[in-house]
Parts: sequence; structure tokens; C-alpha cells
Amino acid sequence: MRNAPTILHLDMDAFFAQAEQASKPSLRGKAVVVGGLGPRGVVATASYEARVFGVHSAMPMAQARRLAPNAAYLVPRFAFYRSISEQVMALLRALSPLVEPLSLDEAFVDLEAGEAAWDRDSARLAGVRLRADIRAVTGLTGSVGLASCKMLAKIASEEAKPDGLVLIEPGTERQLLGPMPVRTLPGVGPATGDHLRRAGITTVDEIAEAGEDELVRLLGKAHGHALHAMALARDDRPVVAERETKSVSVEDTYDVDIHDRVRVGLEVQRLADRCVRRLREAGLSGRTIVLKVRRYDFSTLTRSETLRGPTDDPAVIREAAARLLDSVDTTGGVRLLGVGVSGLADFTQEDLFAQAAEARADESAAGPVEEPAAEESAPAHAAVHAEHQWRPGHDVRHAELGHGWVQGSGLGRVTVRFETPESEPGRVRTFRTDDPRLAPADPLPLVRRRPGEDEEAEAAGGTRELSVAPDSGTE
DNA sequence: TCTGGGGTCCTACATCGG
DNA sequence: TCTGCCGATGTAGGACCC
Repeated sequence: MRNAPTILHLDMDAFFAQAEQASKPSLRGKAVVVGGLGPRGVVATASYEARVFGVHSAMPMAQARRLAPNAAYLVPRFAFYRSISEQVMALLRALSPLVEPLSLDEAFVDLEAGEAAWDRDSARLAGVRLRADIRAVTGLTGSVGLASCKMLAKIASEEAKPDGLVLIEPGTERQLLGPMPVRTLPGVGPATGDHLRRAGITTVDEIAEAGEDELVRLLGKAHGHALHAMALARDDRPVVAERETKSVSVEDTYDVDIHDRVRVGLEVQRLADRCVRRLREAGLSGRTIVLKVRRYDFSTLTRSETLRGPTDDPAVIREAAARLLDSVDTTGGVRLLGVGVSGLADFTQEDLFAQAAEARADESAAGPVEEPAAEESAPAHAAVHAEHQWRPGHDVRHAELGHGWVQGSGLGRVTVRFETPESEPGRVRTFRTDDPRLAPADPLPLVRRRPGEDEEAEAAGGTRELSVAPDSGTE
């Protein structure tokens, strides 16, 4: 808590949907919904046009389709969003070394630490410039909140949405916060909100009035204490640049519940392998293996086992996961399975020894983890002929007609709209899915570099920033 | 017509060793 | 030696966040 509003919170507006609209001119101004398209998919992001119909994130896709049947429905392209996110984060780091990313589209910045701002006016100016820079570099809009602490900066950016900037004047925090609903405060979700409401507490002021003891009684020590402080606009949490990973996990929800116990076992093995791959990519190993099972009735349970030392050995993790599965009753079917590893450690010498010994045993027994093509055999979407490569929203290139994106596919046909971020809305054409003139393509940059910038970027190897590999839809 | 995937943090309870 | 207490650790589950 400081007396100048020099904590900045950036939140990109409807990020995934906005990125899709920027890359596809025909979708601009239209309702766009990004999320899982399977029978059990949920909405990741809805464009503001789609929100008018009541569509919002975390809503089941089926419900969204009923509310907005004419919206464009697209699968997320994380690699594409990540490349944009990296550009945005680079702009934030130019302001200050203290940048705390919260997700692909959100971050805190400590402006004072970077000497980018020291008072109200300099902070506002930094925010205004940042928004302009983001616009210039990515073509997208983001909202900025400025305040004296993280909580209020975040509330401010929420108020600023879409495409705005809000600065909370130091000294006015409590008047502003007081009448707001308890759900405004971070950490108050549906359960805590209900809890408080039953105790007759519905506004932030009422939390403050209730007193710390009462809140601790209602919500427990940590939560009660934290919430009371927040209600008084007291928040001392620093902006933390590097947060280390505490766990790595993968999970899959299946289009249809799995009843076959053997199949459940096989899926757990595959998830264990995927988890190991992620663990190794991050250069980590872990001690505690966690199995997650969501049953047909949505009841969820976890089982965990802690090993003597950290490992990233696929055979060890598979076996632990299999043992954990033995203790779970799956009759009735499972809708989700997950495997995770926590108690993480950076790779140590000791592990390397163990590794070398186990590696020999592995080769015959377990088989390598680095098997390619694991994604295509992902449970829900088994590869169907060539159609799997024509995923709605993904970019393609046609030998004669140029760059476009998949609008839909099925029954041996794929429909492509030919347009680029810089073009007018384009024409639609339909092809056979095995048409040799058609190939998957990388997303195009949303903003064309100005002449002269090219060489610089080229020299810095920067042209790669925007040309990302085709998203295999991994995570 | 249901409810994703990747995380973090907290709490309660059991167990174990001084 | 028995008992109680304390802290550390492991386990399961829940709430919350984007």
C-alpha cells in the first residue's frame, strides 16, 4: 500500500475473441465465442457482441449455442494467443522489471519500481501510453487500472472495461469500495458469497463493519483475516515478478463417460506420459503424484502418493498413477481423468544418477515418453480421415486463392473463408478435405510492420514473434 | 442442458517422532 | 515408562482464479 496510484493492472478485453476478430475481418463486430466445441465444451471467451446475448465464460457451449445460434464458434489457438501475449508482456517489461503475469491476458506492473511513474499524473500518462503501444504493436485493446495496491488496480481495470483506463485516487478507496457487492473482492466466489449473505453481509462496507473476529469465525483464519483487510482497502501484497511453478498436471474430459476399467487404466497411463512430457519440458521433477477422477455424477476425488524423492521417470509415475487408480471405484463411469505432479524440485545431481540407472531398465519395459502424435490420439477427438487438420478457426493456405481460415468441415468437405488481418472481409469457398491445393498455415501478424522496422526486427530475429507454429491444440 | 483445463491456496484430519 | 503436547508431514477435499 502506497500513497501514489503506481500499481498498474492490465487486462486485455475479451482476449481470445478479440484476437480472432483481429485476424478474421469477417468476424469484426460479430458475436464470436471461443471454447471447446465438443459435447462437453465450455466457453473460454465471448466477444462483447456475444455477451449481449447473455453468453459468458465458463458457460456450457450447448447453452451458448441456444442463446446465440448465429455466433461464430471457434476452438482456442493458444500458440497464437501466446505470441500476442509475449508482445504485450514485453511492453510491460519496458515499463518496469516488476511485472507479474497472471495469465496470457493479464498482469500487474509496479510502475514505481521501474521509475515509470511516481505520482498520479505520471501514472496516468504511463497507462495512456501503454494502451496506445499495445494497440500499435498488437492491434488489440486492453483496459488499464491504476491504484495504490493490487486489489484496487484490478478492480479499477474491471471498471475500465472495455477499452478504457480508470485511476483510483489515493484517499478515495474506501468510499469507492464500500457500496460494492462482496463478490467484487478477490477470493470471494459463489461459496464465500453465499456464506456471507447468510450472515447478512452483502456489501464491502458490511464486511468492514462486521469486524475481523466475526469474519474469522465465519470463514476461518486466513480467509477471514485477508478479507477484512481487503474490505478496509488494505492490501500490502507486492508485485512479484518470478513465481515458481508448484505443480504440473494434465487432464481430459471425455465426450462420453468411460465405463471399461481397462480403458480407464490405459487413459491414466497416457495422461501420466503427457504429464511427464510437460514436467521434462519445464526441467522439473516431483515427489507427489496425484490422480484425479471425476465420476459420471460430477463428483470429483483425488488420490495422491508421495515418493521418497523427486522423479520425472515415466515408468515410476505411470506405476504410481496405476496404484492410485486401484483405490478408486469407477463403477458408473468416469467423465474426467487427470494426472499431476507436485512437490516439485529442479533437477538435481542425485536424480541424474537415479535416472541413468533407471533409463536402462526403462528402455525394454516402459517405452519412451517422447512418442510423437500423442495429441491426435487424444481421447475425445479421434482422428477422422484428414478432417482433423481442418479445425474451425485455424489458418490455411490455398495454392491459388491464398490465405484463409477454416469456417467449418465435415462430410468430406471443408469450408474456407479467404481473408487476412489486413484485407476486406473475404469470400467463402468449399473444397474436398483431401484437396491437394489446401494446406494448414501459420497465423498472419495482426499488425503489419512499418517499412524500415522490418530490417530492425529481422536483425533482432524478431520476425518470428508473430509467425507461430500451427497450434496443435495441445494444452 | 448441464458444468474445461490449468493452476494456487487453505483447512481438516491422521500419523509420527521427539 | 507413560502421557500429553507440539511440530512436521502426508492426504483429501474445497474454493477460487483466469
